[in-house]
Amino acid sequence: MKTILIIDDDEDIREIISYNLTKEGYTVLKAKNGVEGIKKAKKHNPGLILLDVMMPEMDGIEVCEILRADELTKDIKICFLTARSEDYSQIAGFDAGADDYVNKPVKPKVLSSRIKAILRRDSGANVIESNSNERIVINRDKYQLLIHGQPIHLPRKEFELLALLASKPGDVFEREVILQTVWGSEIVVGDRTIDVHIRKLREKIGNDSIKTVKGIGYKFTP
Amino acid sequence: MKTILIIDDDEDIREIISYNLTKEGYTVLKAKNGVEGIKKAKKHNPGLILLDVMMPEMDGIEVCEILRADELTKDIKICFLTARSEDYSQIAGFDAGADDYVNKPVKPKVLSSRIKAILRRDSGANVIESNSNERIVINRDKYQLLIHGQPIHLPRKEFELLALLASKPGDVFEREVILQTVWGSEIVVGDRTIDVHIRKLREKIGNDSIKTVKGIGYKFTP
DNA sequence: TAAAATTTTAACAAAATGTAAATTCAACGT
DNA sequence: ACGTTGAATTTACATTTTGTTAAAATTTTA
Repeated sequence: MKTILIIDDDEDIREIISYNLTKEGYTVLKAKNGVEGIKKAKKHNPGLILLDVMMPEMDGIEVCEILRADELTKDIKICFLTARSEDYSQIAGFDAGADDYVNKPVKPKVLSSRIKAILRRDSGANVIESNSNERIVINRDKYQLLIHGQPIHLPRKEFELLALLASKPGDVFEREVILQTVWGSEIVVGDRTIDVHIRKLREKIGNDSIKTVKGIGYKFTP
Repeated sequence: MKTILIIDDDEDIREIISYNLTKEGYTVLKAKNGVEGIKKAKKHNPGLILLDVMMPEMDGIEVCEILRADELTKDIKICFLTARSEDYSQIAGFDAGADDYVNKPVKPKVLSSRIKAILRRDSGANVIESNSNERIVINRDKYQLLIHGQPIHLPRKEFELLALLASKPGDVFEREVILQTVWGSEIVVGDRTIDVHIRKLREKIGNDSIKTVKGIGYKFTP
């Protein structure tokens, strides 16, 4: 489900967005109007559609309604590209069944994080739950960790770290991988940094959940 | 509810709009002044009224107020037709209970998409309410905030900001996303701007509702 | 047991946020 | 058109929270 369809009448916008999303590893399809967009949506079944609201002939709302009405396309996530907030298109968009909206002009970072959020929503990755008797819930949208229903505050890095480990319970994450994911590829921080964060996590969520695999890395087991 | 009533003293405008809307499949009624318009509104109960602001004898604002005061017509959507961007008439229009406004000269495409947006909007659809025992009601249409039923005045930005946060209670909104939604991404504002607005909001609606999630953003929790 | 790897501590650095006050800006009434 | 007013934004710090490091202590492994 890494395919994204852009429906926008403005070629520049299509290209800019496409360029950025491709760089992020998505497969990108483009359509320059509603009719073409609907056709491609049916044919390729993308995971997400970025849909311009203001288009000549058939506006985004209408496209959205048509997509929602069709069995083939009704479950595809739709994110509107709206002019700006004064406009009622946002509200109308939600009525029409949009999953989210992003204002134009679009900043790549914002778009990308919204897209991730939307795609996360149905993959279930948003809420990571360990086995039922333990009751650890990680909710990315709320940036919140619940242990036995008790909300626990985690600073950013700790949260990201835990989210990563918990994303595949039982799997070992090498230190390199952790650095890459939580800290980012360019940033150079010392090796100990991970350890310290691990320790803080253990303090907060109990010592047993995170195990160290000497020489390799860490793993999270509920 | 596909009937639209046009109230405008200018025959040409009535005809042009009428022509376009008929083509779109609406049933169109016409009236050349306020008195006639009100009469037809009561008789035919249209789904929407396009109302010229500037008319001799009885201006649109007045017509609007009368329609809003009458049980028979008070729920009819009203969209003002205003000459150029006289912000004054827009504001006055909203005060009088308008649902939207469109500037003249009217572009068919714009008008048509606005109309769709208005008709799609169900009254009350965008009242954001915190949980029932709490008492924060945000009404986007009326640009109004009620706390314990008391109306509280919020300036535009503060209102938009609160509305955004409250739109998904508990979810964290990243600063980037807030900027993009409330300010729009062309405009570059300083780093502290969000904080200051948050602070003002907290002053007005109480310190506890808006929580900051350091490194990420803010969230609203009732 | 020595070597290697990890954990812990505590001190410090860096980043993010909060605040008050000043400034800029734009709408509105006159 | 002009001044008033309130809103929006910036400024300049204060404050708080987070992140990092270096070094010592501890544990593991060979």
